[in-house]
Amino acid sequence: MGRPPCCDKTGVKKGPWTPEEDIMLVSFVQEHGPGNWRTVPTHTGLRRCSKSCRLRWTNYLRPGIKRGSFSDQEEKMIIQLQALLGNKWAAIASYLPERTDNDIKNYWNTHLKKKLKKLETSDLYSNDGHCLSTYNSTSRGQWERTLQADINTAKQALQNALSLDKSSTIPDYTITDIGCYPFIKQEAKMSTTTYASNAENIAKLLKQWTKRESTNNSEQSKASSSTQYSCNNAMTEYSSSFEPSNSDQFSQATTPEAAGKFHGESKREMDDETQLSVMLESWLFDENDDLLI
DNA sequence: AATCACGTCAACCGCTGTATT
DNA sequence: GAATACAGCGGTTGACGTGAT
Repeated sequence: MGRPPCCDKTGVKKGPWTPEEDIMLVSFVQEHGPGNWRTVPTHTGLRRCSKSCRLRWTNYLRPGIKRGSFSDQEEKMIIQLQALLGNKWAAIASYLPERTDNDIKNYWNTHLKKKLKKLETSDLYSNDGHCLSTYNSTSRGQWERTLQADINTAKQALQNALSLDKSSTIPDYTITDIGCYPFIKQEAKMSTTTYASNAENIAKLLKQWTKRESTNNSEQSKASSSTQYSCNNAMTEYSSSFEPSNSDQFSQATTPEAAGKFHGESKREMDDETQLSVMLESWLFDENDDLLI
C-alpha cells in the first residue's frame, strides 16, 4: 500500500489566485514554513491542490522575489547559463536568487530567444542593440569562441569533478559556504519577519485587485460590496501586520527551490556540484565584469 | 470606437525521480 | 519489492493588456 492521497481532487479550484487565498497561504507558510504542501489545503481550507500552492508560493509569494524588467547583467547571465546548461531553468534560477525559474523561462521564451535570433540574422555588432550592445567591444566570432571555450572548460571541470574520489582534494564546503547558495541553510530558520517581508508584493496585489473589483462590481448589487469589504479589510490587516522589508535579508534567505534542489542529494553529489558551482560562479561574474567595462 | 494581432506571464499539465507505506 | 503519492521540473496554454489598423 502507498501513501494516502494528498487531497481530494474533486472541487479543487483552478485559475488565478485571489488576494484572500494568497493571505491564507502566506499565513500557513509563516506558521509552518515552506514545505509539507500536501497539508496546506487541509490546514488552510484552501480549495487548491498542494501542487498549486507550492507553485504559487515559489513563483509569486515567497520573499525576495524581484519583479519587473531584467537588468542587462541578469540577461547576460541567463544567456550564458542557458548556453552552458540548456533549458535547466531551475539550475539557472539558482544563480539568480531573486528570480524564479518560471520568470526566467518566460523571459527567455518571450525576449531572449528573439533577441538572439535577431542577433544571428543581423549584424548586431555594428548596431546598438540594447542589452547585447555590451558585447560591442568584442567581435561576434571572438565572443562565440570565448563562450565555447568557457563551456568546454566547465564541461571538463564537471567531468573531472565527477570522476574524483570522495576523499579527493575537493574542498570540504558546507552548504552555507557556497557563495551563490548562501540561503540554503538559512531558509530553514527563516524568521516570521522574513516571510512577511513580501508584504509589499501582496499589498500591491491587493490594491490592484480591489481596484479591479470595485470597477467590475460598481454596477452590481450589495452582495458584491460585502466581498469588497472583506477584501479591503484583509488588505488593511495584511498590510499593517508587516514591517518594512529588508532587501539584504531577502537576498540571504531566499530561493527555496534552489535549496530544495539539493534536498536528498548525497554528500558526494553535493561536493561535485559545489565545485562546479564555485567554478561557474567565478566564470559568470568574471565574464560579466569584463563585459560591463 | 471597434476590432484585430501580438506580447506577456501566471498557472496548468504531464512527466520523472524520490519518499513512504 | 511493489504500489502509490509527493515534490519538483520543463513545456505549454490561455487570459489579459496594449498597440496598430
